[in-house]
Amino acid sequence: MTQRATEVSGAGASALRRVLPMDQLPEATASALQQMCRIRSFAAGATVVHAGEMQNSLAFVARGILRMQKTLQDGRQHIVGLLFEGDMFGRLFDGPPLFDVETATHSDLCILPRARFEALLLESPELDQVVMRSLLHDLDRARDWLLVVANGKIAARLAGFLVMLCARLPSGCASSASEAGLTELDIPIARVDLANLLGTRVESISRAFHALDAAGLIEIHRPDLVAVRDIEGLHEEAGGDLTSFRIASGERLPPTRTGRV
Amino acid sequence: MTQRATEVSGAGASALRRVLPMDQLPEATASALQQMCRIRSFAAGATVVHAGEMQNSLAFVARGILRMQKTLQDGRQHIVGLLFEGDMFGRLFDGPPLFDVETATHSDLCILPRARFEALLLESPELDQVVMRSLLHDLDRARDWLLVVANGKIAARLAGFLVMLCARLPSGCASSASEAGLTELDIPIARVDLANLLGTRVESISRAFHALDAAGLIEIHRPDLVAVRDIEGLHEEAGGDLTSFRIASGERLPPTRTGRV
DNA sequence: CGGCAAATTGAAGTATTTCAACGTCGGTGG
DNA sequence: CCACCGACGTTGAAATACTTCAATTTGCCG
Repeated sequence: MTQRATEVSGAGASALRRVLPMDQLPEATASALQQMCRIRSFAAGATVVHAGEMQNSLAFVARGILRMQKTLQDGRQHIVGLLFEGDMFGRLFDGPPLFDVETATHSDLCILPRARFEALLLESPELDQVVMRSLLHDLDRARDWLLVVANGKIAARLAGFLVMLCARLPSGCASSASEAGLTELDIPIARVDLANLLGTRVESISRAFHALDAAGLIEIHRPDLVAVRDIEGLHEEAGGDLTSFRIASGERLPPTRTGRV
Repeated sequence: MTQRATEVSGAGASALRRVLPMDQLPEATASALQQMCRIRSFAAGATVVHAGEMQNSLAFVARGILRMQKTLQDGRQHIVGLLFEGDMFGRLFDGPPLFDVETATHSDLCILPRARFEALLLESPELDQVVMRSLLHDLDRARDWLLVVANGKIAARLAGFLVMLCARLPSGCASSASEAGLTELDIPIARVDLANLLGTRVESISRAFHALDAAGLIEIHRPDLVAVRDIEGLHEEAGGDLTSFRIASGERLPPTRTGRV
């Protein structure tokens, strides 16, 4: 199940462009990136990174969805986050990774040699800034997850997950749902993974899905395909203060007044 | 309850040194930081930052413990993390903050004007690197929190909290506990806050404390002062794979073999 | 068509929430 | 000095939600 990857020839440039704002980078940086970038394609269920195993590379997700997960002492696995198109992973400036990374779907990754990327970071303030913003954004999302996962009731956690999924998916269901009223949403991971992600069991996940359906918030078409009937309702169910949601629904957070520290 | 702060004269340099590895920075950067740094002291329970209110400053915690929290629609509050000595907060390169920051204990903060700090980041790659490492570290800790909070049983979450508290406290209880067997641990926040942090209620927190006591893992001396009897046991109870713990207990994560991506 | 994995459903057991009451501590004011 | 009060923590008991185990259904693939 490990390292089953296909090397893809060429096409590194276009993949990189989907992943990084290449137009914000100077020519030299962009071409250096393209030269060091290597694309690899992984089947669903492949282990891309083993926790504790030193990596010489960093990677960007060009396509697909991956799981970051920790295996606990008792064998239970817990997912600490999902990686979507455009996300970076691998440990910058640091030791071995702290969790496994596995593909949830068929995925293409831009692989970059760590040392060369780090060197390029020092040379190119623009790239450095892009990476730093990405880190800040990751932190925000991790904190959103905290809100979602800390929810007492499972249905609320699931609602939060669905909202964040809407917010991140290329299709961007948030906007269309508010007007049209029905957006289809692919659930990219199986119930087991969802259970690991939300800190519960498959059975509870199943019941939560059907509870949200009964509440009229979603419609279950297939186990892995639901339609969102009421994204606002889902957001409320989830506690109602997810940053990702506000960003996804195009809200411009207006500075109310100038605060002091 | 807001903005009740005392301006402290002088002493910015020594406070900064507790917060940043000043010796790793070039002279020019260090002195620029010292010049733009302003120390302010806050009483416990003060609101330092309001969510959504644009800030012109960033801050480092020089002393004390602060809460980052979101207020949900239904009025419930949820704590998304604690800030300890050395932590940075405030939104770099970005809009208004996404959560409130309140002092849990009497706290001293190093306040830095955001624009000048960001400018300095561009000039000083060393400072940039320090900040980036700090962000990476924050991300790791946020993911640790995810593991802790996603735990099904409350006692396990509390155990995780205590382990992470040990790992972060200046006293560093982890090492002494393993040999001596009894380290006192100040609980820096009230039960209500602990409940908000762990996504549960005060009553459950209380019962969880006494359950851990009954299990012989801790001793409750006062509501806000416990002794850790068995830090390893706590770590196991929490699921047993907290990065913070491994770092705190001085474990050097050895690269097993060189992995490929 | 059978076999397998994933998802669902049911029912009993366990943990947490909720509501209510009580205890402790520290401060206030008579 | 002491009674009172409020904030905080603890405890108990009933209601609720989740977990666990077992059984069944569904969909997919050989």
